[in-house]
Amino acid sequence: MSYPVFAVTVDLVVLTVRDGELNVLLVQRGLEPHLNQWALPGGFVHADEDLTSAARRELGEETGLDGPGGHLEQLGSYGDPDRDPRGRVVTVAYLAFLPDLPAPTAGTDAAAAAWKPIGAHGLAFDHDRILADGIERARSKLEYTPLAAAFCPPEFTIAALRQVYEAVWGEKIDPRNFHRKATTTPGFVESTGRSTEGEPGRPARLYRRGDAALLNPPILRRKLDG
Amino acid sequence: MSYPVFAVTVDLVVLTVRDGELNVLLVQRGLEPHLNQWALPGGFVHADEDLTSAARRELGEETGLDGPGGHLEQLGSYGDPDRDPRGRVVTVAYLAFLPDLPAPTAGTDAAAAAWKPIGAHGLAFDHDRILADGIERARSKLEYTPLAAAFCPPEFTIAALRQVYEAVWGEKIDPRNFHRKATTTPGFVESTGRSTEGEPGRPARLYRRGDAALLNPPILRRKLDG
DNA sequence: GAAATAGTGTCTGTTAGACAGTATAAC
DNA sequence: GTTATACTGTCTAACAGACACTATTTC
Repeated sequence: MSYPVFAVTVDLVVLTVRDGELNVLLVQRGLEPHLNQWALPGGFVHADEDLTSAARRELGEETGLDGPGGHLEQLGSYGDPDRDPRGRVVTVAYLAFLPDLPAPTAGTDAAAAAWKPIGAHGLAFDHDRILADGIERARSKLEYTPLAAAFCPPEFTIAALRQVYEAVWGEKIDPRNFHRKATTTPGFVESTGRSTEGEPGRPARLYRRGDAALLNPPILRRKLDG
Repeated sequence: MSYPVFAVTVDLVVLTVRDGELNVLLVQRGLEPHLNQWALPGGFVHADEDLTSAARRELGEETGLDGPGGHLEQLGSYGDPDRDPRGRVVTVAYLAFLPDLPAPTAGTDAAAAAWKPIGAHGLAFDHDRILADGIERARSKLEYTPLAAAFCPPEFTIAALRQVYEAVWGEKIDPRNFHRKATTTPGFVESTGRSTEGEPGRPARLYRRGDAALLNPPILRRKLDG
């Protein structure tokens, strides 16, 4: 049997919330093609490696952090014949949500790594499109899953959770109604009993992520007729 | 630069509704490995072919039908190192919804092709898992998109649309409430002005698919706490 | 005390689900 | 007429969104 030969890469759309704004992890390429251009972090899948393992390995290499509190899922695959000048390369894109902790460290084949606000970047390859798909997926995931907590540290306030929604959706949410929804939707958050200290205003109770896989009822964005 | 070499295939989860039941298109393999075992239709991506084009080509080869009225989207990629005994093969799975029209025709490398009710099959490779993922995706897509109409012929009754939901979700739906929801949700269906004839009961108006990309409000399944 | 943020209560309009009742066909 | 299916109206409980109000801290 004969069939065409491909290379397979994983690329990562790593999102976090910094200063109330949605940020994406980008690297400046240290190799051809697209030398010095910004791109999504990623790399080739190794010979004996699962796709998800490859994504997790790249995430660890780029962020130095693989611990709990985050989230990693497959986003989709991109395989236009001319998407990579080196030849036939199919990339499997993954989407990650991380709390705003680590300052990124440049990997071996990257000149630099940095958090950048989402927006128009002229990224290498077809990474602009992959990034756009990842952001749209993230916006929709926040409606139906408790994954907003993956953007937060292990213990967080309801206000911090609300700020995740505001950053990802780009819209303001009423803090009082959101508080009621978050605390009454089963499995969304669990109280830890502890509270914040030393900050202005009434102390806020600290929560951890609940065990629900899906939010019921969901937290819906304002209508945008399709 | 050196990197591992892969083969890339597309596999199809083609769903339709027959006699009120959700069915999937399966082929009996005519080649090793897994000779004579049932599997999802699919094949290798050609050297100069886009992934979506490959999926559409395979769909045409297997069903003889590529026309309008259906739906095709990427489901996800599967690349465990040992999922194919021939070597390192990554498959990009696609999900298709088709109206119940064509009797399938066996392709060149399949001994047979048939519609089978979903359920426990011992499919070749990791196709049981891909099929399960596709069915779950289909169930959830029906909530938030007007894609149930992709299972129907170009003109259909509200009752036919409801039967799609009942088959895919495996639950009964109140016909009167469904009728109101389907006809008042903007962009879900458009009236054609025509009606059915010659069937018992009051004639039903015929509709075609609306132009909405997302249903707002969505048609939600009964709660299944996550 | 003032200022700031957390959290609760209450009202109103909309929607989902239950289901009575009416409409129009085949037989 | 009976039977079958399509479609409409109405009631109720739950929910979203608006927003007044209370609670608890820092300064």
